[in-house]
Amino acid sequence: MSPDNAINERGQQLLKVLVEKYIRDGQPVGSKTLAEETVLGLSSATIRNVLADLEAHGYLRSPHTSAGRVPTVKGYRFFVDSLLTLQPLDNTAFQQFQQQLSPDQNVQDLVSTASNWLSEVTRMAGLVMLPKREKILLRHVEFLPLSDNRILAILVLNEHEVQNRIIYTDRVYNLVELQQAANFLVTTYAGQDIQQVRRQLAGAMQEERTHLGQLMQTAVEFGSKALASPADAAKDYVIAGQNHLLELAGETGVERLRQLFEAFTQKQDILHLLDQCLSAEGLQIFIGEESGYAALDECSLVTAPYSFEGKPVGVLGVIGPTRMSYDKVIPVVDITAKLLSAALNQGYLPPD
Amino acid sequence: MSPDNAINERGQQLLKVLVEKYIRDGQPVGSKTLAEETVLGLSSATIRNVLADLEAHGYLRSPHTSAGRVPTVKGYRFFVDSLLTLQPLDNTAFQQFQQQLSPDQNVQDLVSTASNWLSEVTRMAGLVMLPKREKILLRHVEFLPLSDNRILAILVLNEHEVQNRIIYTDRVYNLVELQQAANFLVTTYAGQDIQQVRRQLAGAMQEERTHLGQLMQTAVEFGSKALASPADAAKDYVIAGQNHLLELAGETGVERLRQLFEAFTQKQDILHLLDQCLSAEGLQIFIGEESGYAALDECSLVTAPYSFEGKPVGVLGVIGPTRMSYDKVIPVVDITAKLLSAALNQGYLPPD
DNA sequence: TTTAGCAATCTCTCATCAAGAGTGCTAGTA
DNA sequence: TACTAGCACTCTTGATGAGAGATTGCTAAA
Repeated sequence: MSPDNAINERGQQLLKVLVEKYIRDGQPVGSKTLAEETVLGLSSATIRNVLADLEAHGYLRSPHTSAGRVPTVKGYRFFVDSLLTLQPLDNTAFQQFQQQLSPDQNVQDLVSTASNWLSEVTRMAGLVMLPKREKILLRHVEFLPLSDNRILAILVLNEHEVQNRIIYTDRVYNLVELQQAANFLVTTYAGQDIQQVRRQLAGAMQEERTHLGQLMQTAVEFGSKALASPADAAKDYVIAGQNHLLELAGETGVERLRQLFEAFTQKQDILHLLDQCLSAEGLQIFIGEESGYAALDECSLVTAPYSFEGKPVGVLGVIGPTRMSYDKVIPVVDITAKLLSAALNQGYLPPD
Repeated sequence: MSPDNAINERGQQLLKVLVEKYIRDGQPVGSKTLAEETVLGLSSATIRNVLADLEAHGYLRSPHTSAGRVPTVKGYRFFVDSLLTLQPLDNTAFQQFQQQLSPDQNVQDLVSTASNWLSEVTRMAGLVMLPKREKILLRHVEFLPLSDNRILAILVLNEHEVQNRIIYTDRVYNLVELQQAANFLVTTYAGQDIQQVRRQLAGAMQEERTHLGQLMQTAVEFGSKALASPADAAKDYVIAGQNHLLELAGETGVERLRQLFEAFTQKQDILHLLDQCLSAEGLQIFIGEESGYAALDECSLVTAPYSFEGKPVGVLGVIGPTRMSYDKVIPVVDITAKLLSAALNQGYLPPD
């Protein structure tokens, strides 16, 4: 009826209606229903022929002889790529979200706000990768003495990210010494990328052991300890609304769900997947097995990268059943990525 | 056979064996099985009589006529209170945990380490309340200028908890002004409880608006803003290992599980419950409906308070099916609370 | 007080059956 | 040639019932 892999106009229309209906109801769709609901005015018999064709081409499958048809991954894929009509999203709802995203929040808070928002709006699980910026600028350093040769190092990075860690020293230092050391570090290195700073400090450690004064030596030593592999490229993500996925349990079985939740706590597979989305530009969708991870076999993942200073630094998205409302989810993910980017860049995006 | 609510020695023994077996297998236990497994050398008929008695007193119930018996909440309660023989816990396992609990971690990390540990060892969900200390000592203050009348305020509290927030000002201040203000605050208020500091600052705001110099005025204003209801008594908890609860799905139905997970994200009910455990001393157990929250009807909660400087400041525990191995869980919760207390107090506890 | 025995009760599993839904195929029709 | 009507066929679903198995409560005996 049609060349190898192609399906004609009518087939596409029917596929579209079928997938939409299946997404709504979750029940296999038969030719009769389709004949009634579609505008084409075709008889069920004709539709049966078309459906048989679609099945032969791998877009549909029947759970069993008399159960109507269900989209395959290939079917969903074609639907999403070529047939989808996106729903405009609710304006008031996401203005509210925009307000939550104050650029004064630290990155952690921004990320979890976004994650929560995604999960609430889509009623599925939202996840947001922590941004990994190429450059992390050192802004301020502060050392405070603790008990027992321990020092609390406080780093201010980029705009207003605060990190702290404890470093150990060979002897006890007093407040003044520490302040001087910190001052030295700030005046010398503030505004530079911490990778650079690290390298310079390492170099200084070698050279100036003999050359220079006590002060600089201490400063260099502490600085190097304080910056020793801090969580600059925090490879992690935040997930919200796993609850919603429990509704999957009915359709797909509890065991699969456990595997999925397991994957969430293991994190690595998911992270790997998100990483891929970072390099690929724009919104991306993994349907069912397309992801390549068994735990996600029954799920779809809609992702979009968000950016800082024009460069993509992280990925966010939504995980839900394969049978999700792509037409609604896609715009949400898209907008969320844009809003998060905007918040990160301290600016704001006009409502359109 | 026995006075109102009491059950005789033999009844207790049988109840114990029955509950233990039910906890192991999850299947209703019948008189025949009990006759075989018990050492008493009684016939199944005798045991039937005893069981009928226990059922009449409300310790057991039959799911249906021919299904053996299952403990009621009252049965579990009696079992836990009077019949339980605690299992000594694996030494090597928890030494490993002890190592993870470095006193140099900040409170957040300690709490989530503990939560993870609880969930891993018990294979159920672990939860740990964030500590709410009576006194939070101000240790250090630092102000950094940001763009646009905004200032990054960094607070160091207690030993080495670092908090930061952004405050807004009426004009732009330079670095020196800010340093002076911070210095003033540190020298005046460091070491005091932040509640006190707050009060004093509030007082100073009223009085000295006219009296004193620009410096102090700025300092007082900023200090008061920086300390304005920061998350000192962070009413929150950390949960880990919700995965494990998915195994509950089979026995109790997915819908209940959803309610439970919902309760976890709402947090308030759970927090309220944990709060109760804080006032009551020592380890505490809620079995099934005893908690009073519908979402926990099919669960048991084992909690223990942990303390700082001798006073209970938080609660940790484990949530799992009513049918959990109390004999193993209780010691774990108990020890974990002690170890967490020890870590908070910077000391360490000898293995015994 | 304990036990053996027995009828009664209830679940669980399996098989069977009828109803319903949907399909594929064939033969007719525009 | 494209579409449709009709029909036999297949498969699920739900109801029904029979039989096995498990356990109980009761009674009567030890």
